[in-house]
Amino acid sequence: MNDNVLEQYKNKIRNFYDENKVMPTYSEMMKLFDLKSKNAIFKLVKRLVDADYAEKDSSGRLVPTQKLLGGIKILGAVEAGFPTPAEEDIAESMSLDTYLIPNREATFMLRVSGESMIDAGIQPGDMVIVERRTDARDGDIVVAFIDGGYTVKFLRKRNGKIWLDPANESFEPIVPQEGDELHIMAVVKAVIRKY
Amino acid sequence: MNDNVLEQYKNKIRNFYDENKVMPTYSEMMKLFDLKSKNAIFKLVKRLVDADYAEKDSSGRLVPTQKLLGGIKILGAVEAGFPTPAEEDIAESMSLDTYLIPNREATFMLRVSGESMIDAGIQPGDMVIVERRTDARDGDIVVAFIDGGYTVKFLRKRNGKIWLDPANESFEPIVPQEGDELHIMAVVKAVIRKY
DNA sequence: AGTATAGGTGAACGATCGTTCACCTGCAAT
DNA sequence: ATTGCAGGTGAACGATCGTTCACCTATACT
Repeated sequence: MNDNVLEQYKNKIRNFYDENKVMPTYSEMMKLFDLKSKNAIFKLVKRLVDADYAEKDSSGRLVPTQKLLGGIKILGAVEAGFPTPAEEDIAESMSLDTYLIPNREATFMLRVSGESMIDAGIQPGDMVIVERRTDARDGDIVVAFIDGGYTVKFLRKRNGKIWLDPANESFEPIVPQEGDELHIMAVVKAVIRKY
Repeated sequence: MNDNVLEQYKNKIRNFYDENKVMPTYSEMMKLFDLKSKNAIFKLVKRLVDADYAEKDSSGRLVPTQKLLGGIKILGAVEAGFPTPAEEDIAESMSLDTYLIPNREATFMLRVSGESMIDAGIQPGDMVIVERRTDARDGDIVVAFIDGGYTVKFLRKRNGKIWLDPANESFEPIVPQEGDELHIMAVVKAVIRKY
């Protein structure tokens, strides 16, 4: 069988998995590939397993491999150029979810408004991925609750003092007044801007 | 059954799915939950389905729902505060992969070096998600091949002229000379910075 | 004390799964 | 012209799946 043909089967299975979050059964593949025999599927699956597009667990259940699912392809050095579809295998691939979300329970995404962090490369409209926690270190970018509202700023801790620094010369540092507590709500772990 | 207990079962199943990319069978759940009867699992699964943590397809196969997998939780307005684990359901959730990768075949991720785009909020070390294509519009941020090397810049098209603009006053626009062609390799669709 | 009831065990059921067998077909190489 | 073989059909197989049944605890509530 042509490698190119095999790849088409691979893509159909990947699409099925993406849609259904489950691998197709042999019967489903028969419909999917327009074949009328389970044995044809059986041989086909064997090729897919050989090509490391899938695995079989101890009881024959079909399991997708990293190679099949392959999130986004990472280009080590752009200088090498973009890989052609044929040499796709060269490019390492990963899921953005696993890359950016170490702890799903405590991780949230929210949109930033205002230009106070623009010199730190955070523009209004950007999404930030934050990890819910009440402590942070000096220099962290945090989501803080102060003066009745939430804001995203640099956290500063010096000489027992604690305050918030913007990254924009037109804004002033926010120093908590007496009786107005500064609550750290979350720490910014990543920034995402979509065009 | 306590909702809290059900949630623990849910988490175990989610972990299983994350690791194996496949939902556990009833037999596997028996080991997973330390139960000795399939029927106990059967009743448990019914609860999970009722709670919309999973679905059953036409032939009884267990399929994870969006609610089970839940990528990252999105906070509409931070003003509303962070949801407690109990009210998690309020927060909409999504996968970053589907959010940022519309077309997986042609999408790549690469690291930016240099400070030439810093005023556009792209700092050295940031990752950019690019879509492989040879055409782009005026104002797009592109990966271009010129003068024997790759670079990330704004694309400008005016009066039949085409050139590259940096987003940093210390850098000069790159205007292709005679005999030195400007090749657009990809269009930047998103920027990711991880702290 | 009596009794529902939620949650579990253990065994049996048919359905579907993946696997295997024998056989057919068309193309390519000899 | 003949052979070899990759790739397909169709039917049968046991294994495992999800489902269902009867029955057994505990605990909570009259």
